[in-house]
Amino acid sequence: MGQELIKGRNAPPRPYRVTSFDVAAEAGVSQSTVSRALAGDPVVSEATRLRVAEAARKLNYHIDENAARLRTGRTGTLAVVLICRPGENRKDVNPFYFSLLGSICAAASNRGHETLVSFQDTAENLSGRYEEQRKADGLIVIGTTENREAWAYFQEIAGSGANVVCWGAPWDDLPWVRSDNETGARIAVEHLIARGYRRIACIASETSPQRQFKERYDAYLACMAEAGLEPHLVPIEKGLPRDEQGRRATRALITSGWEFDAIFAVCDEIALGVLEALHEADIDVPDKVGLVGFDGLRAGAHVTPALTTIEPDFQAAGSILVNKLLAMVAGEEYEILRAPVRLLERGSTRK
Amino acid sequence: MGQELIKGRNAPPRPYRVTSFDVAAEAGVSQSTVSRALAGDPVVSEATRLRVAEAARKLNYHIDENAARLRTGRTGTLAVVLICRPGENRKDVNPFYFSLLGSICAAASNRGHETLVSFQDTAENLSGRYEEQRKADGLIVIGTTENREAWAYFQEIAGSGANVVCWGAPWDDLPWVRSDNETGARIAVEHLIARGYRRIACIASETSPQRQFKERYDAYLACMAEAGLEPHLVPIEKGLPRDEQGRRATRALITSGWEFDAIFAVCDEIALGVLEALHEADIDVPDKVGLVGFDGLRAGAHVTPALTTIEPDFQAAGSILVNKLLAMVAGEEYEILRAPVRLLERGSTRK
DNA sequence: CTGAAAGCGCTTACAG
DNA sequence: CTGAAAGCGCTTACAG
Repeated sequence: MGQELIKGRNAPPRPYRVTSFDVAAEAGVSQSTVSRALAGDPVVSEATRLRVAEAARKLNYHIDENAARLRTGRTGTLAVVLICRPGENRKDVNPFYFSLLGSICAAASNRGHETLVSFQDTAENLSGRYEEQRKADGLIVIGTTENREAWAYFQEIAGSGANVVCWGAPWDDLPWVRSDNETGARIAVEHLIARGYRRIACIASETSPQRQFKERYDAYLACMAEAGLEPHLVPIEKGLPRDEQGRRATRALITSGWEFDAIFAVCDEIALGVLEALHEADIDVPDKVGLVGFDGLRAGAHVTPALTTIEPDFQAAGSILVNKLLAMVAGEEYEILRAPVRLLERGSTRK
Repeated sequence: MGQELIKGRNAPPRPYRVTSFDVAAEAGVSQSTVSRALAGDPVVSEATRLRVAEAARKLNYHIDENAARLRTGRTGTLAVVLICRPGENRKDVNPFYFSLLGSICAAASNRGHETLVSFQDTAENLSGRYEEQRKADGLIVIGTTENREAWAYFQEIAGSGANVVCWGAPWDDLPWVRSDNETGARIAVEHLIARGYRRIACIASETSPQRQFKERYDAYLACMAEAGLEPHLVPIEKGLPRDEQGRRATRALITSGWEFDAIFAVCDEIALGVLEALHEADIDVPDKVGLVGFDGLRAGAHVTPALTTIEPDFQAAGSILVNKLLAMVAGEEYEILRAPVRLLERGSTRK
């Protein structure tokens, strides 16, 4: 091979590594030709290209991406940060975000990018200087709205000119993508009305930092008003797990004496708690009370009755986030902000 | 700043970038001192270190990791590949693997490494030459046992000397980590016996490529034999979604006439289908029939009754995978192979 | 169509 | 304790 094992005095000790010089020697061409051939540069003749490819295969040569990236300035990588609740066990992260994460990785892969993933929660592991460190071309931040400290950190990074797109931020001044919450909530409420339910309560929060909760609740209000129905808000208690919020709100609704025959819960994890509380109170679902959630969690498919819900198109959501980010990196416009949603009719509403 | 905007004739056009030379100029020291100071080299005097740190902060300087990695040969990154079923929508990936993925990212982060994640399924996106491309120091492969083509690909990579650790491989010749399936299955069966169940069927597969299914079934057999109870295997049908396998096996068990008062299902997704089929047949759980699953899926917490299951310690599983891989990278031994498990007693077995 | 050479931005052995 | 300089392994403008 064309390289000596002991390099110049300044080389750090390291195992021998096959380089493009070795491939060049093997193929009988120059190192620049190897680089061009493997990059698919059309200026290289077909015969040379084949010879180089064969030599590379034979020597099990693979381009050192660090050298290539140092030279080109491109990384071909997108960073994804999933914001957790402080100290939260990673396995307790809302499965919604795991689904979204999967779609983002897939969409990035479709656009020829890899994904550098990290879970972050508190100051000691907050780290978002991916572009400066040349580890990624841009950053997608997703995760719980509740961790204000983390969001503030990434807001600052976005403010300093980095390419950042987010899902779940408590503020709208970072570039964001979200579910089409208005359409989703309308579909949910109209579905309940179409199935004959009239006394439809909404378990939600007006004050929650979760923008999407507010958007869903507002659409519920509008939809009820249009139908001439009386709305009824059951607020959730702060600082509890979502399913527990659902249980408590349902018990409060029952106790309140407000007569209801349906519940629209602003997310599935709340709805799963609602369902348990309805069981506990021996209230039949869907005959006596109908229930619709939001998020399309897989867990809802296994409860009895299975939860009717509004499912975001995860694949579209991942693509939109990635497309928007790559447009930003390229200095282009990208207008789509909302991921489409659809009704996932299962068993918790009447046929 | 100490660098001209237009570099030599050979520099590719790119936006201006702050380098260690700029910091050096700002701090009034040499570039090598900047490098040493920011790396925390104790040879640098405290006063100099502070001056450099301040200059770096002022210029918003961050080390270009590509250059650093090119020079040192280290990457500080671990690659994680999640193998999916061919063509599978990423959102349908077994949530078990998302939990495991989260724990791996967290464990890697604790050991000072980042995680480069990709989802792979078919030849067109199989890509595991991370070390050769200097993108990662090692590779963790997790995911469905069923995708033989993908596992064969990574087996070859491991065989060629790469640092690879896996969870879920159909073969044992790749370095692996798994749940302590034997202990878990024993705990499950002993729990059923302790609660007074005697006619305990096992929904499993003797021929499945899933090593863990076989291990769990074998422990069930041993445990039943020790208790002097008659074992009964209900095999699952190949090529179906897990919950559907559970439904069908349960119906077959009922039809078979073998009297049973409990079922041990070798994974939670199967168990969720079992529960549905038992409901369908109006068989009361847990009074008439007890049910235990395996995997600790969150979805099992929301069904009625909530599923009693064996939960692997995900955090430990992630740590063991990462520790084993980093030991391998460092050329050291690491003996732990099994992630501990525990009984998660919920509602599908009698008190 | 191909080659010689510069330079990406670091880290570190060497010299002082 | 600090500086000057080499070199990590690529890509690409330039020259032929």
